[in-house]
Amino acid sequence: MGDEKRGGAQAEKRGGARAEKSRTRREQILDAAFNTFARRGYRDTAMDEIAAAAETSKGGVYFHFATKEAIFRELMRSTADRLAAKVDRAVAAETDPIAKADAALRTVFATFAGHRTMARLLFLDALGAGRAFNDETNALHERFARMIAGYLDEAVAEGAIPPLDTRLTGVAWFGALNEVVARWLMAGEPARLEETYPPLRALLLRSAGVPEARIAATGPAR
Amino acid sequence: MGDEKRGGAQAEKRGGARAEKSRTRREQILDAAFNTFARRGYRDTAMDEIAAAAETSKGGVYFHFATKEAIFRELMRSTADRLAAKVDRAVAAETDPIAKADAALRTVFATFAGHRTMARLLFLDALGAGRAFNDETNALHERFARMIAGYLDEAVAEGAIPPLDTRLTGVAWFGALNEVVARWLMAGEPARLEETYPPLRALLLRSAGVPEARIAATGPAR
Amino acid sequence: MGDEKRGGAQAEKRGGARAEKSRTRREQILDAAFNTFARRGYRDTAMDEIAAAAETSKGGVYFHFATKEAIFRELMRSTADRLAAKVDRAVAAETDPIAKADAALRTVFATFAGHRTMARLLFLDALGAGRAFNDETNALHERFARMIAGYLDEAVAEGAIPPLDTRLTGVAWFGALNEVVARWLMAGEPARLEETYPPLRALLLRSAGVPEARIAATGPAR
Amino acid sequence: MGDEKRGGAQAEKRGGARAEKSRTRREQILDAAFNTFARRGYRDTAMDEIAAAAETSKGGVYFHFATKEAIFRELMRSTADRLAAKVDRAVAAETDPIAKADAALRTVFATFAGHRTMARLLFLDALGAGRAFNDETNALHERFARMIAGYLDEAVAEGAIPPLDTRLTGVAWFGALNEVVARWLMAGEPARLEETYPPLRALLLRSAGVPEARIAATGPAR
DNA sequence: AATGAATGAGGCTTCATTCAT
DNA sequence: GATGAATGAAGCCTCATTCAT
Repeated sequence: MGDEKRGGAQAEKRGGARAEKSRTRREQILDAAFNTFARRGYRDTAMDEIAAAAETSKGGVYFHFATKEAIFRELMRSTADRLAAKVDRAVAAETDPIAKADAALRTVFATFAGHRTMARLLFLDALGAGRAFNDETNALHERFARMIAGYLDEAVAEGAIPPLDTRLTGVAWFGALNEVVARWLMAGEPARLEETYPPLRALLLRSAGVPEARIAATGPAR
Repeated sequence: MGDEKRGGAQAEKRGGARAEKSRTRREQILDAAFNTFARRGYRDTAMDEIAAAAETSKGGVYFHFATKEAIFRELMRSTADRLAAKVDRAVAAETDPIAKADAALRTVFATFAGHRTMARLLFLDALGAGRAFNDETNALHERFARMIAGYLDEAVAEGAIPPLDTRLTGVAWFGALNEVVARWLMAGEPARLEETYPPLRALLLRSAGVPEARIAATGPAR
Repeated sequence: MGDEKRGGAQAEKRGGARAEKSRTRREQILDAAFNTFARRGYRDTAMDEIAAAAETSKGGVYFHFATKEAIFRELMRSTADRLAAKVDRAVAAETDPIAKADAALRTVFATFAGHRTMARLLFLDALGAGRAFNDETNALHERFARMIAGYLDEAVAEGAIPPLDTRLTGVAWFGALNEVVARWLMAGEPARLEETYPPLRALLLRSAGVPEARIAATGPAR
Repeated sequence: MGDEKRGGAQAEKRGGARAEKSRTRREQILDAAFNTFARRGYRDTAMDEIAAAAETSKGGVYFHFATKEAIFRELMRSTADRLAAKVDRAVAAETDPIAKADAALRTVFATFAGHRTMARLLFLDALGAGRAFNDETNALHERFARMIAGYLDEAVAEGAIPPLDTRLTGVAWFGALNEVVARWLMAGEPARLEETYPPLRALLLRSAGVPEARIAATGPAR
């Protein structure tokens, strides 16, 4: 929203080759920023570093993005979008509401496990970036919490689990997952994040009143 | 040596118009820093602001603390200590292991509910302070996660709950609680944090396999 | 890499109203620093002053030099290099070893006489810059002392002077010259430094055992 | 000159014990400053360090000396006085003018050899202290150069050496000696400063036209 | 599109000096 | 006489942003 600059419009008017190159450069910068933010944190990342990592000049970066903040916002948004899309796809493959919730959780978890940097960016830097990003961080957490709550609502509607405060549960689940991932990021424990999912899953499902039978049953899938 | 200053006896002379004034300068600074960090974040807080808030000069602040970082660390440490002590006291009043875990959780929750700023400092700023503070943040989260795990271990030992990965559960519980508090801090929802505790408590206890009967039973306390 | 900037071709456009203006910014800064250091001393020179003298901003200076120290080192090095080159040229014009030593001495002397600031920078500021620069100062003095010792060695080898501790003599000569120049810098005595060279030259040559006849003989040159 | 503060006057009015103690404290400070200046340089020495080294408080130091500069000046003066007195005594023991000059030189040399710190203070810091101390440094060098010139004048008057520019020779000798000492201070070469005196002495005497016979003759004395 | 030099506000820290006790 | 807390002016350096080329 008002984040993009001339980049798009201007780049398109000239032939495809140019537009192509421009889009590539833009993505180069985004990639570079992504990695640098994740490695050094938002505040400790200088525009120079981003430019260097993107193999451009500072001026080049400013041609594509109006401010450092804009880069970060764009990154937050696109990363979240990609993750959400991934979750949607995984969920779509399931029909059972509990399986859906499980799929959503597992996808987020697996994605983070495979992309430390992404997790870092979304959950550590977002806060580290300062109050200015509260809105973004907020929206991000809200989005995932609501997504979970949605599946829980379905489960309740279908009678798969007893009625409960799904809003709160969504928040709590996300928080639990978040902390486990954060622990892994910061303390490096456990070594392989994936192996933590089964017990965590059991814990969360149980908290929502899913019968023990169902908990054990739902396969390891995917 | 030289860490604490004189008591503060003579400072009390003006009765106590404002508790602020009666404190040692060192504490004034700590207070000012606490509030400013919580309000504007670590990086966005300038030493000038702290000095101004403490009604001193920048040099005055530096007389008491070597660096900005030192102030922050001191604050993290003392705040965590105070909270841990509070939890210990609350837990000591209980004998039943589940009640203990409950007491610990409730105390943390209630404390945060009463001190937004403290929560903000401990759980938001710690990240905003940059990678340099990962160790501190880490230790802090570790500390609380372990504390919870300890009570769960007792509960398992006494047969109050079935065996489970208490380490993981400690982390997850803390994360859940943390997120609920964070949501409240950032989105202002729910309006009164306290009312979220009962359902959250139920959720967490249930996740550890505490029988529904016990969940409903354990006192309403505080 | 990135040590030298573009030539300075396009900068020459305005004919040459003032040589100052035709130089690269980097050189402008170096010039400004040279003068400011020489006038106020290393410690008493603020980066702001250098920037102002170079008609740039502080940030501009930092674009070209990483630290204040870096500027000083660069200045020491280049100044010493230029002087050494000058001495080499003067010496190359002579064949007789005594004449060589004489040429070296006279060149240094004359250069200082013509550039108070250079002398000030190399021999007064180097100390004023603090222990951190001892190495540089050291290297500088060492360099000149050794240069002199070298010519003396040749003279001894050719039998022009009797064997003697050339190393020590080099140091002593340099010290003598240094002090005479320093006296002139600090006390303004004598008014015209050049007129001190003949007697000083006699003194030094005599100290090395050069026969009186030779002392009087060696040309007036320059 | 306007350097002393209340110290003297006030301290005297009360009994001897007190005055005694005060004088002691004052000297403690001077000693501490002497060592600290010599070790870290004038600019890099903080009043705190002096106070700490003197086992007093900063306020205590300021009771005895109005400014940091005052301490330094006092130190320069008293150190130079002590050295001059020592030289005077050594010279008084000789009658021959050449022997006198030799005694003066040797005394300075030996004193520095035995007190690196003193040499450092007088010859490195004096410059390092910045332009503000040019006068003091100047006076110091002038003093010694003149002292030497005085003995040379006597020697010329007695016909021990041929007429020459004694003023210049005094400066040159002092410079030579100074540089040799400086080399020793900064580069640590030679390991034992004393052993450099004999050849240096020969060099200097020779430069003034002292016959080789006399040079070899004048004993190692003292 | 891109470059990279330049800007300038602002940040953290140091330190000589003052002053109430 | 002494203490040590407090002051405030600098000082060095960083960095997001701008702009001429």
